Amino acid sequence: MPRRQAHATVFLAIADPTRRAMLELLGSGDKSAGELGEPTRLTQPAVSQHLRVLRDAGLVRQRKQGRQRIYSLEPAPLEGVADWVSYFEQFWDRGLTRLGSFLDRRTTQ
Amino acid sequence: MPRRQAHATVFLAIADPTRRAMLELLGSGDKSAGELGEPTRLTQPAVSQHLRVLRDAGLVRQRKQGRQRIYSLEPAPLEGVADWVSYFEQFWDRGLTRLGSFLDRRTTQ
DNA sequence: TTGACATATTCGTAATTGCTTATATAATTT
DNA sequence: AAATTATATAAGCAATTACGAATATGTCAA
Repeated sequence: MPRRQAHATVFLAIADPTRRAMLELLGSGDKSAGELGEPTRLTQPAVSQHLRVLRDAGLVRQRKQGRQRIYSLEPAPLEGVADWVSYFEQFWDRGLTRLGSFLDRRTTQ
Repeated sequence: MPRRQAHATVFLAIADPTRRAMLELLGSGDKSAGELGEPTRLTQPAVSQHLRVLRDAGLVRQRKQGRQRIYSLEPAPLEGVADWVSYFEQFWDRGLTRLGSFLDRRTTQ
């Protein structure tokens, strides 16, 4: 089984393409809420709501700077996702998959 | 930016905890639709519908065996997720993050 | 062939999500 | 202080999703 359990909110947060794009943007440096919304054609509230989901998932941090809110990437929760996915890496190689199934069948019956 | 683009359907498929559990189960060997549904308290159609989502995302394969459908893990699409997440690994180290932010602030203003 | 079993599909519905409009809050400028 | 700017929250709605009940399909057994 997967080693670590990522919080469900993280998987839900990154399920949306707009939010993934926002995280990618933050990879090239901190951005204000306005800057994060600019590449989209969404209204300001829609952007703000997406940012809230990312905040609630712990994927971004917010700090005030004047009247703007500067967002920064908080990649830690993605480690949980990486761990979950990495469990399946053992199956990426076909040969190992077959061996794994064989061993499983021998041990689980 | 992330190196590869995983299909959106994959992110959506793994956003659901029931479906993640199903994939995890398949990690310990092929299972019938019935076996995959057993640990849940869902009705048979609900299970079947989740399996359809996983199929459509390319995360599982189905083969007929008598009157059962045997499901097997198809981990390839998860590579796209792993690639997407791995882009953010560079930020996992705190020190590098701060250096990155510092450099960003110097270059983007 | 009839009946039981395993699974899928269809349909209707409740819950959730993503969005927009309208409004609120808070900092800055005039 | 009033207007402006940046962002958040609230309310309402349409689209989507997750589900169960009912039904269909296909396979095996009697």
